[in-house]
Amino acid sequence: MDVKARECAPNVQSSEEEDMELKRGSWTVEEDFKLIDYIATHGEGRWNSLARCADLKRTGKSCRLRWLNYLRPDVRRGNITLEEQLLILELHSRWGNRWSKIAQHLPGRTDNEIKNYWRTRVQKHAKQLKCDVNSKQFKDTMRYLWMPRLVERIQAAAASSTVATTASTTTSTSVVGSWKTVFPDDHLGGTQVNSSNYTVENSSTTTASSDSFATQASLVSDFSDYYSSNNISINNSNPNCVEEFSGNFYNYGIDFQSLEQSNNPWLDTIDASDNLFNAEEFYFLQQQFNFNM
DNA sequence: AAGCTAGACAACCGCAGCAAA
DNA sequence: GTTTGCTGCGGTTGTCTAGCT
Repeated sequence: MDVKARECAPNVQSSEEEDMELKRGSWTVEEDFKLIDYIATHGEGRWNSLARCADLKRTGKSCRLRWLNYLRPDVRRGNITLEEQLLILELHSRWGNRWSKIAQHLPGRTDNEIKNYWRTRVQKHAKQLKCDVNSKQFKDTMRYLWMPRLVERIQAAAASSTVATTASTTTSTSVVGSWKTVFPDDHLGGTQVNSSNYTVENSSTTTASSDSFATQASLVSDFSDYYSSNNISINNSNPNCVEEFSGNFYNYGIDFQSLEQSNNPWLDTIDASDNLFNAEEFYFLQQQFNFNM
């Protein structure tokens, strides 16, 4: 315990007095500076005494949360990147709601942020599909549709950055190579995500820079683009993909072009602005879920 | 312009695990 | 062995804001 903390330790107020003074709600700039200043001098930890000694009318828990989720210098702000989305999906499929454990593998991201991402984005889709987020169907959808598409998006982002970059090099492993650049440690217990899990091939020319992967790319796309870019026909058997998708989603003879052309009123009701699946995808998925129920 | 709604994010709460007294 | 306090985690709620009507 540092000097200041030791000095103020005897000045512990009764819990009643403390409760009366405790402040709740949003943190002010002044409070933030107090917390930052104190931690810069004395380090973090011992949150209850820290709260008292820093003259913050907050609980130790509140101080800890504010520091870890917001003020910590290495906290990474901004949108969740495609790579991070992919990693979250992969790790959540493995560990479930172990947010802190998942967060350990996303440098700069907090468990709170990942949890919020999951609740606002991922669970929303389960709700729209009228299925349980923990159901096998939804998990299959993530693994066989969503995650491969994220890989595709990542590749597309890398490829587009290639066009904009003059000094490019040829590689056949841009996804895996860049993935390891972003997440350099094989800290997934020997089961690190790599492109082969999703049966995505890549022989494109790319700079494969980690910066290119940090680029935000919209997930809004035409599902048919996805298939055509992979030489996938809804009704045929793509040697690369059908085995992975194991017929769960591709053997029902759904014709996307027909769907697009037939002014299906149901499509109009779907949130097509969402950045993960578009209307066609939701219609498709909805059909599958209804089929399986 | 005002009201409403949904999404995104920040913060709080309850609980469990752990260590020290 | 029991109690007490601290820390961390996951679930939940509150608040702000942008977009829509």
